[in-house]
Amino acid sequence: MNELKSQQDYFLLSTVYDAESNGAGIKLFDVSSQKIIYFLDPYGHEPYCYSLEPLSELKAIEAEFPPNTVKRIVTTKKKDILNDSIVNPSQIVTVTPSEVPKVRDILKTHGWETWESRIKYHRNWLYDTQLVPGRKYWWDESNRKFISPQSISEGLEIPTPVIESLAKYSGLIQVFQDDFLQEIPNLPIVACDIETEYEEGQIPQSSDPKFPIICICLSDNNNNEIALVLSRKYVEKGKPWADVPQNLNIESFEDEKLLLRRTFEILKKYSVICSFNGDNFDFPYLHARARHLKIIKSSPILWNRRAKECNFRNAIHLDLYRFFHNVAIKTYAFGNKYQEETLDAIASALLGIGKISLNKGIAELTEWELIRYCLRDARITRDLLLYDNSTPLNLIFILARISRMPIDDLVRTSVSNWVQSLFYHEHRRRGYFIPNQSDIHLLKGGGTSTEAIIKGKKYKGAKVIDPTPGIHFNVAVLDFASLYPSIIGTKNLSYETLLCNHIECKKNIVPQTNYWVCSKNRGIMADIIGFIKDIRVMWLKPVSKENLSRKNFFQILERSLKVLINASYGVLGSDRFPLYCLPVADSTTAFGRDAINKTIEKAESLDITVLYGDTDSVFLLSPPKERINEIIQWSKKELEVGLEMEKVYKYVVLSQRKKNYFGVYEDGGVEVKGLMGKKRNTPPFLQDGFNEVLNLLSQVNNLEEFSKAKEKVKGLIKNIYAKLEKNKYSPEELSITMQLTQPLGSYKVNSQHVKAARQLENYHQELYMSKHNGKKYDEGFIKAGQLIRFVKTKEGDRVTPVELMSKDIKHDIKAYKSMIESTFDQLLGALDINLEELASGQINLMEFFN
DNA sequence: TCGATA
DNA sequence: AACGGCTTATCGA
Repeated sequence: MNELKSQQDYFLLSTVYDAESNGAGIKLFDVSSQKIIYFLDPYGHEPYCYSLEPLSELKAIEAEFPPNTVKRIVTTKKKDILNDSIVNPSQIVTVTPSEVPKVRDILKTHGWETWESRIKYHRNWLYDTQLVPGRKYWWDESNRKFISPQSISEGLEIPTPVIESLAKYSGLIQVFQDDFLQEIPNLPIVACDIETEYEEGQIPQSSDPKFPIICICLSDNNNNEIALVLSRKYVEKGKPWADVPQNLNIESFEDEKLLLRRTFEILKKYSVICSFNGDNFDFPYLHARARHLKIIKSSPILWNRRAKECNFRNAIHLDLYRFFHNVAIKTYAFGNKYQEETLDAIASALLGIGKISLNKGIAELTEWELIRYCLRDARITRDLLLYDNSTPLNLIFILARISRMPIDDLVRTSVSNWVQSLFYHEHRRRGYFIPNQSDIHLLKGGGTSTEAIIKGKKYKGAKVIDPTPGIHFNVAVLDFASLYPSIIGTKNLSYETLLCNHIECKKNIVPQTNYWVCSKNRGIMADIIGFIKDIRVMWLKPVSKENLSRKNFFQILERSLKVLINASYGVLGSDRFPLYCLPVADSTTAFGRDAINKTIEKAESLDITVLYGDTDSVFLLSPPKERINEIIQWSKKELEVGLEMEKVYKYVVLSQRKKNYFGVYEDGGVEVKGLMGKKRNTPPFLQDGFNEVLNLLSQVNNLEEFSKAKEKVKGLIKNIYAKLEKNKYSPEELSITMQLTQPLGSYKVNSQHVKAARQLENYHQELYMSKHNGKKYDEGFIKAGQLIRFVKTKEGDRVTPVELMSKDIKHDIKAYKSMIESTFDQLLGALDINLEELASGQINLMEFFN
């Protein structure tokens, strides 16, 4: 430990399970040397789990533990919030972390449970030391501990009134101030991408690394770029592309071994190594290839085959594929800006630059073409991490701090892990015993108090108000700010407060259910979620708009809290979540339905017409301003949930269907919900037509203008019909896109996209067989998750994949006509364009418009 | 035509 | 590897 100096800045990045020492390994970023220091646990922390059997019983079976397993068994004291009591569990301290599962198994043979035995040791270490990944520390050699010299960075202070009003959350504000309000360090970062030799139909695999690595590109955050290329005599050099970057260094190698060694040498200079799919391909392959070439000793890659992870001893690996694949990140941090999780799709959506598109295989590229292709991948991977003032990198740091997850774990795990970690940490901080999922289930029951509307769901969800169909002018939409998190916070919902064991609490009934909520103790989930919601609304949201000098930091913090808060209810409602308690999820939606119901009543009592509403919103027909304010004030007082005026529509067109409408704002902006023309499976020619019609409608200000617009709309639709009949649309424009959710072989049904997928598979197989002496390609070309694009056609299967369309295959005009009808019927059905005659089949849409 | 399923 | 509610298309009885 003597390498740590006092009064020097270190950032704790990660803790890992150190297999060699069978203990915790710690990765610290040393600011002065700009390197990661790796060392073993300096705290002498001991692994353990708990048992609720009396000490004497456990001592009696001690002989069953193999030698060097259990160090000691001691009685401890913990607060058991589930039963609102104090417990004295026996703490079984083991020699190393890997003994904990063994102890668990031995106790199980006696029918005894264990607690806190499934927490990964390197995370347990963080909860007990209360050290925070992503945070800055100093080393105090005399006490052999990390200390925090100055906790809040300049300009990030929370105003006193905010601190005071958040004091009710059991010390969470103090934790927040101490641990989260600091600079994010500047780190040496490099992105890496590799290309291998390739044969058609064969995917390079780390299990059989038979193809040489022919190019490796590295791009760092200091704008250094290196391309390492294997010279191959049979490959043309080609010509450099037009704008080869000045800073690009190209190194050529005759020998692949030297190329790999040089790569390893470069990688060792960096603290953060990022990749796109590096856990699954680039680094396993690089490592396997090093083994194949017998230079494994120079590889810095630690490959965990079972966990499908690649790590580095003196760096952290961020696989951006895994981060951007995360549903919570995709939806709440990036607002679904990208739809597919490929490097090309994500980079195109966020950076506006995708991969280089190739019209030939990797094997056919000239050396320069190969460099260009590989470099682009490395560069956009780096740029994704640094996108928008390093938003992804900063999100990773802040989320790691809040959820107390090691940075590389955070990137690889889903939001339910993050919330779990956050909750576990808070239990430890407060000295609470962490219950097993079965404890909660046994005490609170698995039954629900409500019945779900949709078959197969566990409990009832949100309320959607039946829309009043038609055109409505001047419509205000009010919505509850963070409805479910607010409810969890203000109604004190938590696994221990629902159905608590106090008789006097049984009167605090959850609306329309048989549940009651504790009024004696604050719930731990209610505290954490309520606190995050409050600090975000009270402080971060306003300050991230006002404070210009610290805007960036505040925005990132605000966004991180948004990710956690928005995902929290969903996680609580999932039976895979270790602290899952069905009554909590059930009560959350029950209070939600109650809130929207009472709001409708209130609005109607003020003579305001409620046109529509969904989960947390109400659409009000031209409400006077002062009445809106009255409703907002009432909600704050009576419901304890913030209600806000979200938007005002110049007009909104509601159909008779729920979740299907479009509205036009004062500035002409259009919002479309649920309508078919917007869905991704709708053929592009219809999407385009749909958008053009919307554009016409967005210019309408009153009823008279509608009739003018209608004429134009008619013309537009007529034109679409004509083009369809005259065969003016390309197969791409006519294509219907659907995802193959299962492997092709496991489909029992023979629906359109399955038929198309089978045709494509057969086509590729035949092509392959003709090139490989009639041998089949066993793995199959069409994989689960792939998007299938097909055209509705007249012959045979009645569908043809876009790729197999040719001049002599005709599209099915009738089928497309009915698609046009249903798409525009949805859009215009609510307008006074009467399409009933169409539905009855008397005339078609084209005749109608004539 | 209707329920089940994606 | 977060929830439930809702709409649409298609299959098979």
